Amino acid sequence: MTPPSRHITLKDLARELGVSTASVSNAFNRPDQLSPRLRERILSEAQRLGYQGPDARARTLRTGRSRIIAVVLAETLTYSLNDAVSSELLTGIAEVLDDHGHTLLLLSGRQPGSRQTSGTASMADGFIVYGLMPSAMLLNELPSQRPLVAVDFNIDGQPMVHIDNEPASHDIACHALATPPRRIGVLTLRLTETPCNGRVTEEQPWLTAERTITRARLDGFHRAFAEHGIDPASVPVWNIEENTHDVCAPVIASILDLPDDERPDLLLCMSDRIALTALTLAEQRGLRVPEDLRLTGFDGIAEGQYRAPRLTTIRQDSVEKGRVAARMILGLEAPRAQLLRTELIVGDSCP
Amino acid sequence: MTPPSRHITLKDLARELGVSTASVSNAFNRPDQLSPRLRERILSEAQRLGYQGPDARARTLRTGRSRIIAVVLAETLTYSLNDAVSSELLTGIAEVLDDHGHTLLLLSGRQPGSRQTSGTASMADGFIVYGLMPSAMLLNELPSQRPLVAVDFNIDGQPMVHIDNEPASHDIACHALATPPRRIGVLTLRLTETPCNGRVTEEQPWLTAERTITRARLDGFHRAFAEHGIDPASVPVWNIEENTHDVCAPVIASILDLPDDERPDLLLCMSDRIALTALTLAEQRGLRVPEDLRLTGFDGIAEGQYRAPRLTTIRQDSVEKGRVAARMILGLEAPRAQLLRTELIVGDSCP
DNA sequence: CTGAAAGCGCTTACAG
DNA sequence: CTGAAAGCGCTTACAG
Repeated sequence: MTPPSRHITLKDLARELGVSTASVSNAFNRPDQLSPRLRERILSEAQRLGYQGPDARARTLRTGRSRIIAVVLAETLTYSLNDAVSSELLTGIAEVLDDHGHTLLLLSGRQPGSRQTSGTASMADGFIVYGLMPSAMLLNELPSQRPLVAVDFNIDGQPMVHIDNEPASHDIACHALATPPRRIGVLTLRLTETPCNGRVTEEQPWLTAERTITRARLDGFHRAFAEHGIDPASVPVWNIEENTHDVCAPVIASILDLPDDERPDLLLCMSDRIALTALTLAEQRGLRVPEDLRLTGFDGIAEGQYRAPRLTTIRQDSVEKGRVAARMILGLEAPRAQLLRTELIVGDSCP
Repeated sequence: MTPPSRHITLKDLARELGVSTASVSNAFNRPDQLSPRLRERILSEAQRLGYQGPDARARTLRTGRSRIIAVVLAETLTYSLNDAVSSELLTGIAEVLDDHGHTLLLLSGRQPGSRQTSGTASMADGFIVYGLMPSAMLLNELPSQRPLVAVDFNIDGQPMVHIDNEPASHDIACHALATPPRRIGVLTLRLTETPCNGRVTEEQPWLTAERTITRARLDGFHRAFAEHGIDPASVPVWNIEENTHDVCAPVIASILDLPDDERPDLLLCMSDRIALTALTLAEQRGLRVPEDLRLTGFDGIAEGQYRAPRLTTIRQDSVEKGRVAARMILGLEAPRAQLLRTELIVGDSCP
């Protein structure tokens, strides 16, 4: 008869068995440190008494390791969980963590980081930080001693994983320009210092290349324009603040609803989400893709490859990006700046 | 000159300032427990010495609360992060947790739960378990004393959040049957005990209604069939194991490629993902929707409402489901069985 | 192969 | 308002 104590601890179990706490701990953690017979006895008694194994909280304090890796997302969790690209990144991270007995804690850099949340952050053994940080705040609140890997942006001396944004963008722009367009439009993501959904004017200051990958992508487009005798300054740019259908749609509608002689017949989009939204809105307006409007995307998400017309885009392997970041944070790979390759996919939206 | 010690603790800081550790702790946690002046002095010295605040690991052990809630997903993380419905659920959970200073730990029930991962599970203050469990294993390894909420399935005495699957399915089937079809087909998700991608035969044992929501949905269809004078046993059922394009496609292709006089002209699908895949494959084959083939989905995901033809479906509010589960787990709402309402959306795929 | 003991870094009654 | 002290539940040298 065991009195069903509120909560049985390793110490209780040791007392019950008449062995030391060290032996109980070893029975669970280091089988080689005690005789099989004793181990068996401990384990079966544990089961009988409903002891589930050493408490993770105490273990974590004692060993200094929680086996938790935190992913700090620049966007809201809502966005990050629903966006194909960041889902893939998380997938890759989760895969590696899982294989190595670690788990994933999700943090968002968007909430101003109530003390509580950033307090919890210090549970993690390491941090993977993804995307443009709205402020350095949360970053400064992270425990400074623990490993950190940045993904898709740069933190001074820290290791990072990123892709060749400029050359990739140059490639896809060159592909598109091989068939001379009458009028080009560029659709960017988070380019301007202050939020802007719509046409970008000369006066608006831009975010630095350190803070947003958009700059590098735009540079790639501009280099391609110049090589094809097009003045980059002559190509209109529309900016979109969030890579979701609902935010993209009004901006794109405003472009597609321009008079025929002002509407671009080639739209270079900085994400597949933007390009797909353009595709849907074009279809609704009876504009044929690619005959009346050619479209290019970026990312190579599944949704763009499953529907007709298939998107012409740059495929990046976000899952692999996640894997690499996770391996670095676990120390399975040397922490350094690692550049992943991308690939041009020629689909039907811009043959 | 502070010797940049490896790691400064609350105790170090107290010693440095000549105050007790209690005061330092209070300075961070209970401002009302000490004079503003002392608090100011402690906080500024902390900043100067680079003390980031009380260590979450120690705090967690001491207080017994980690401010971490674990979500245990029946599917792989890869699937869960990329599926629209479970992403939405996570979104709702994250929203509430965030608002209350908690963070989200992601666990998958699919990996057989290496001791390590299930050990980490015990860091969490509570558990939200989502979807059909492949085995009771992980569930048994969760700390039995802590709160748990089940979503979309039933664990004996535990609180749960779910939807009215049977009536909702009945509704949409009735809507579809209002226009008499020549031949009906039903596409289920995880219906059979043993994995099956394709036509379900009489002999295959089915999962119980306790374990899969598919049973309740099928019951709703069958009730509608009976009410319309159709023998449920005469309607063929195809099963799909995973709600992804790649797994759906071959099964659906096999249906669409049946001879004209065997191919259903109405497909009742248990998810929008299935219905959308059917839509794409139908288009590729030159089948017109809804003229040649009518389709209904389930879930009401965004992707199905943004493209043409819009999906006829049952909308469930997965975000809200997540919110409710999170509120229950945080004790903001009484833990009980809570049923959320759904809504029939009549789109173009089955007008 | 086994056990006694220290200590991980905090928080919280409690006494002053 | 402040401080001395106990203890959360473990793991890990270390001695036997």
